[in-house]
Amino acid sequence: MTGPGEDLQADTMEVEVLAELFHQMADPTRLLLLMSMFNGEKCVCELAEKTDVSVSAVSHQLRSLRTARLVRSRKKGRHVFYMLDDDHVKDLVFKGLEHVRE
Amino acid sequence: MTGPGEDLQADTMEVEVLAELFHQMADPTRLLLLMSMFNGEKCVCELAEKTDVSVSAVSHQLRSLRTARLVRSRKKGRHVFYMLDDDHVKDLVFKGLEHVRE
DNA sequence: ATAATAATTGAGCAATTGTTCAAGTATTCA
DNA sequence: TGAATACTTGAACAATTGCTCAATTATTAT
Repeated sequence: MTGPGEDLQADTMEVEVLAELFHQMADPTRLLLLMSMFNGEKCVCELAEKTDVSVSAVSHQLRSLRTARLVRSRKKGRHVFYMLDDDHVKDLVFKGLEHVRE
Repeated sequence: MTGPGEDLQADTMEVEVLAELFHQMADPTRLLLLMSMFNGEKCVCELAEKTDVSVSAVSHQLRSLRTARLVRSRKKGRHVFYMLDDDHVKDLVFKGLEHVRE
């Protein structure tokens, strides 16, 4: 029996999807990219500067994040702006920081 | 400026520690191991049965989880019982499931 | 002591990862 | 039009991952 208020009947499929979500947040570069979008959309060159990673590498990681539906993008002129797809990711990062900071 | 109630001044070091936390939860086997401990400690053979992975593989993963301080272990006779080190991990999994379930 | 059970450990291996590099597309500016 | 800027893409590469297998330790039972 699971405790009260706990809905934990996750099947194999769901565990795999959940693992994939955490996987996206499990790399320092991707995590920093996500955190950089906390106060609004950022273009690729801004993100590359913030993370101190090449534009190409950032683009590859953003693609991964977008495929996993953690971020969305919007094109404006020659810039592409990336933003969080929803606020769940933000919540997860804050919960994670709580744990890390003890 | 970060929004109200948001304490996000994470340095490089902290981001790496946080990424490592998510990394531990980013594998289906390890995630299932953690979830299997939600209602109390389990011995290695029980965990191996639940995850349908060899005892050896489970032991390797538990070592990884223990090193990262997500779980603790206790020896009783020839059995070794593993349990969550604290409830933050549980919170993170539930928050993650919220996101996955939309 | 011997055998059986529970778990750990290290080597080895295929699969996956995150990066760089070079070439490409798309948009703006002169 | 041609050059410059912003970004994407695919190949290639070293590094890491999660597993299996065989050997080992530790505890209990006969």
